[in-house]
Amino acid sequence: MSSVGESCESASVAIDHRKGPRRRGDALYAAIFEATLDELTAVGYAELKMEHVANRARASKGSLYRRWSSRAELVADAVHHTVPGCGEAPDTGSVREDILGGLRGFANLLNGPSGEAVRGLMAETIRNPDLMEVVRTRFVEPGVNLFLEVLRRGAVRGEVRPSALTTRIASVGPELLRQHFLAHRSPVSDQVLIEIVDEVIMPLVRM
Amino acid sequence: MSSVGESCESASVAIDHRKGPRRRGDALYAAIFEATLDELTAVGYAELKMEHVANRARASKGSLYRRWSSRAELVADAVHHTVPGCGEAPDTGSVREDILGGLRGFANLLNGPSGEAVRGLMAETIRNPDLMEVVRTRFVEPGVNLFLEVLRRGAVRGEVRPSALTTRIASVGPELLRQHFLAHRSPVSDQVLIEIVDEVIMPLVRM
DNA sequence: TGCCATCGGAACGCCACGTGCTCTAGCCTG
DNA sequence: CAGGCTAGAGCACGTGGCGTTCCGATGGCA
Repeated sequence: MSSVGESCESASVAIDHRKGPRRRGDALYAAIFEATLDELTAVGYAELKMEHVANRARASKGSLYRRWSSRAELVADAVHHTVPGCGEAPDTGSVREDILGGLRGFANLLNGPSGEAVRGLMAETIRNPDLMEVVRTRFVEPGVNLFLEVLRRGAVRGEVRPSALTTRIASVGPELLRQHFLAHRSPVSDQVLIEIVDEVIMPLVRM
Repeated sequence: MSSVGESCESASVAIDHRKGPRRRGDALYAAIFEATLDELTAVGYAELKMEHVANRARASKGSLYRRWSSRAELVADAVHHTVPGCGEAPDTGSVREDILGGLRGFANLLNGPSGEAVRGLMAETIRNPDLMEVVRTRFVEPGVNLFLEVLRRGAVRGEVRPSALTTRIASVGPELLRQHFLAHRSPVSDQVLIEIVDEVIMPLVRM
């Protein structure tokens, strides 16, 4: 870079950078979030640089740091504002299908463009307790609650033993999925989900 | 720093740095590993700097980089050369006790000085596939095999249903423990281990 | 229309990284 | 035992990203 001559060059037209229309408020937020996810899928979390995000969004680093104090918080926000949230608990009338459906919902998220974001976020989470709290509240707890609800309905139908209605047991599915996701870079296959459900969760919860 | 006068100071004795006795081979390795673990417990993985390790070991950065190409590899080696390995599978005659014993072994390691190392290593693992392979081979697989062995003996005694002798099921314990360890910065309590065993693993494997 | 919060852009100081160089300690060979 | 050669210590350097600060411009709002 900087290859340009260094003498009286600026003759090079008054490109006069400050030009394009300037965004504020929501428009700017949206542009930054989009740029963050684009950059994330392009180079991954580990290689994501604040400056590149700013450039891609045609924003300034100052605008980024005014809103987020770190890369992790930016990415957490970007992901959170982009993903739909884990949605409602499936209710097919069969616990097995509901659990599988719930896991598939997570897996789809992880296999999608936000997957790389989540991966990096988890790495960051390990180092940053505050961020861990944010991630737990935003991503982990809703998942556990979803499975608890599924189990509860299964118990009502007599498919699930009542003593299985615990946070610990409801966490098993998400935790195994998360662990698999962290340990393998490839997309989570449906095969794996089925294995988790049929080999672990179902034997664990049924009457 | 650098508070010393800046003029003709060097009168300050010919400290003549290249002096002390110099170590090579195993002695040097040992000093570096020790310094790495000390530094790890002192400031944690995220804040561990190669230069500080070098200083603490009274070694040079060059000596470090000549042996390890990154912080992650250094730490992985340091931990691996320090921990005893996960040891033999317990054999008390009771699956529950054996499983609990196995988990306690891991938990002790994680609660000890290497815990912080493992934590940081796992974070790094997420970004570095090669390192992930190393960690899997050195730390994860031996654990799974240990539990498989425990289950196998339990099956022989009729305590464990034979269909539970799978890698997937043997992995559940270590994976839940790992997940808990990553999600909480506090030491893993025995209470948690008991909960995992009694609420998840035992209902899952018994006849 | 005029004001002012905020934007984009660029430069800056900082710090850790990883490398290269010099000088020297300690082993190994003859 | 002497000489040489490998490898270690210490230091300085270039590099790159971070996070901050300043400036000029801009657009919403009164």
